[in-house]
Amino acid sequence: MATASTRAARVDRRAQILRAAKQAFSQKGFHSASVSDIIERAGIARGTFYLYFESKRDVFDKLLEELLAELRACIRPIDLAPGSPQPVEQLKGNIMRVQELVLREPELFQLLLHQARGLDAQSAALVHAFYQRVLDLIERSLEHGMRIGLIRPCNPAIISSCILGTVKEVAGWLIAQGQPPPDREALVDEILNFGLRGLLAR
Amino acid sequence: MATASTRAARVDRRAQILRAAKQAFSQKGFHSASVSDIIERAGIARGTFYLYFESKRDVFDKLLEELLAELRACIRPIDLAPGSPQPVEQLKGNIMRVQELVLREPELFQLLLHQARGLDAQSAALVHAFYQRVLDLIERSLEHGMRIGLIRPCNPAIISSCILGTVKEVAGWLIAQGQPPPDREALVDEILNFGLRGLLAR
Amino acid sequence: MATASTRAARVDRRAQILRAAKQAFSQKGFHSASVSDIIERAGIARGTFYLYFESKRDVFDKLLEELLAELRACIRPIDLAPGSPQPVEQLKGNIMRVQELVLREPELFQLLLHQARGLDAQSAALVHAFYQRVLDLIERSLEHGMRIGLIRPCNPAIISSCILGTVKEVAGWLIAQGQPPPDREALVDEILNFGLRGLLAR
Amino acid sequence: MATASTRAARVDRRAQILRAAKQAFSQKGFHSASVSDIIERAGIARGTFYLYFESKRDVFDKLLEELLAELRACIRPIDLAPGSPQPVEQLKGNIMRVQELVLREPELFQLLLHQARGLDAQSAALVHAFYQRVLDLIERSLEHGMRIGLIRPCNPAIISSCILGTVKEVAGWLIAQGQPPPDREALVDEILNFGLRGLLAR
DNA sequence: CATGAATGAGGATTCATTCAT
DNA sequence: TATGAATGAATCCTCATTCAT
Repeated sequence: MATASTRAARVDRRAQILRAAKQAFSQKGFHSASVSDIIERAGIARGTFYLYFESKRDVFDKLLEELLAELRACIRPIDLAPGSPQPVEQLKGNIMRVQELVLREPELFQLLLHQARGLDAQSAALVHAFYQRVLDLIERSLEHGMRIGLIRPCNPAIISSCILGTVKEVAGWLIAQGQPPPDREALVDEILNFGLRGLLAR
Repeated sequence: MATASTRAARVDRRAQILRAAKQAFSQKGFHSASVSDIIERAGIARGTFYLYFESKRDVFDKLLEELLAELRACIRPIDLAPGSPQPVEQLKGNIMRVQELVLREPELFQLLLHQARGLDAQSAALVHAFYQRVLDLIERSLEHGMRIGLIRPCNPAIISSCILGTVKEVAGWLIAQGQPPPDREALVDEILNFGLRGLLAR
Repeated sequence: MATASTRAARVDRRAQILRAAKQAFSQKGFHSASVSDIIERAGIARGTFYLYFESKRDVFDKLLEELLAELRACIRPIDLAPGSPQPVEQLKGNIMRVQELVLREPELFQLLLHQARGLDAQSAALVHAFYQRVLDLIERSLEHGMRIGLIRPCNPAIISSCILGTVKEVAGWLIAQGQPPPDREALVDEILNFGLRGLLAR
Repeated sequence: MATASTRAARVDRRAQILRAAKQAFSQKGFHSASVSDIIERAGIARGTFYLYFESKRDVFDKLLEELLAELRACIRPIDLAPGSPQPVEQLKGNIMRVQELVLREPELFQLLLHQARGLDAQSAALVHAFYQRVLDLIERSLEHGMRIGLIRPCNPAIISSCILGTVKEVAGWLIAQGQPPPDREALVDEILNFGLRGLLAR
């Protein structure tokens, strides 16, 4: 069936271009990476690029949206229904999943952390909206935690910022390391302990 | 004294251009802001710009370096000598000073947080080096704190990342608010409490 | 007969593409109309287009040549042999036939009047040659008319231009109307009267 | 005065570019003439072109508008007030002035006659509006002439088209000659006689 | 010092045409 | 024959930087 194989080929090409663009953007940044950089990496002709994407910006957006979608899938609201895992375990799961994604897609995270906000109003808004959703999620979890006495009284708006900042910075650190940490679980525990127990000795 | 007044004029012009560039860059981003944007804002001729700065990039670097220098001045190592203020007070002082700077120079922080890392290898390195110094400082403080039993045992490399992330994200949040918070001290206490005591209720 | 039906199919395809191109060119102009426009209208694949025509330019030329051929057929030299219709009637016949063609193929005339001359040297030459033939025909008729005393003495080169201009402009006007005139005969009479008797009251 | 000489230089540059564009467009047509063609002819850098015109299209429009403005100035309504020159003389004046312009600016007329209508909706509209104004002027003159018994009864809408077509075609013919006619007055008389008295011998 | 006209390298995008299937 | 994915030359336009005045 010509259609099936053709469709498969189309998907492959697209993926190939996305891969090349991911590399180019994360190495040179959106502006310095030219369409030539992308097509050379992908080994395709100039026109082919525009067969699959509307513009250089379009590829970038697609990469970003792809990552944000995967990120969303990593982050699950804490479920306090009886029979669910311990809240701390669920928290740990969220962070573990995000870090797995970070390690699987370091280039995309590079883009998210260092490029997307600086591009223009549109992508800034896209990213902002995403973080806002995450902040909301954290805030609501904190409020719920406070209500049931699990979390000490605090200002959820500020604290959710602290938590997001922590996760983002550790993500950046992980990428900078260039290699996965020897013990991911210990890493996540360290972060969790920081957030839950703080640093003071008792 | 012709020289003196001339020199003073030179300094003024320079400052005027830096001001204009600060606005232009923070509103449009480094790439979208053109030299035209800057000179129009500054009310000077195109050629004059290049009498004071080598390139568009140069102004950006100068702005960044200026901010980094001011930031450095805000952050003082914890002094545990007898007679010094309480370590927690010194910590608080650091954060307070950083936040004052954030509120005084929101545009520059915008650049630092959202533009500088994405520009190119050079500025990425500059910013990275700065953050690395801050991380080192925190790490050494943590190690010292652990040695004297003030801080519980932890992995200083990871935790310093967490702390830096927290401060950065709250800085971004402050800028996004668009206005200074009603009670800065409470804000800083909230952050400190998060870092020191964590979130769990006892 | 496979060959016959195949040949018939070929002819149909060709005509179908010509039709689509005619629409596309007259709506958007030669340059703005893309091969995509044509094949979409024709409902064929990109490659198929090039099975029937050598290039985008080729279709245009074929359309133009088709029109010029039909136009040529409309214009018949005035026959002064005894037994022929009145010269004025023959003149009228020429103009009537041209106008019928204009009304039948307004799109092609659009191309002839507004596109063909502006394309490049080649089509300019093609069109120029056609008009030159028409001018020659008119000139010879005028000269003959003068010889037999039907036409007053005049400069045939200039007057033939005037006549051609009249016919062209009225053709353009007809197309712009968007609909056939209520009384074609009156229209042609008006033109003929203009050319034969002029505008002055006696 | 720097300003004065600067302004003069600006005007010169602009004129220089307009000249180069006029040549390029009339030789190759709007589409085939590239900005490179224009700047090479003008002996300027690419960027300089865009210092004086917004786009390639912009220069074309400016050329066209310039010509239309000059054309408008050539065409003056017939003034029937007592003491004015004879109507026929005024008519003759109009045609003479138009032809002088044609001979002075053959390239611009080339653009008007063969390029402008085929470019796009915008310039088509510009040109159409101009011709419409001319047609209106002729129509009103005809109606007036009929009222005062100078012109025989006719359909002004059609006849004004005939007249416009005559003038346009003769203009095109003049340009094609490549050189001014030996006796311009005789040429104009020929045209006028055609329009006023027609071709029939008495 | 100041000016701003001129420069030209660089980059994104289009689209007629080809060719393997 | 028919298809449509791939090609890459061609083109317009931007903008950081220079330099003669």
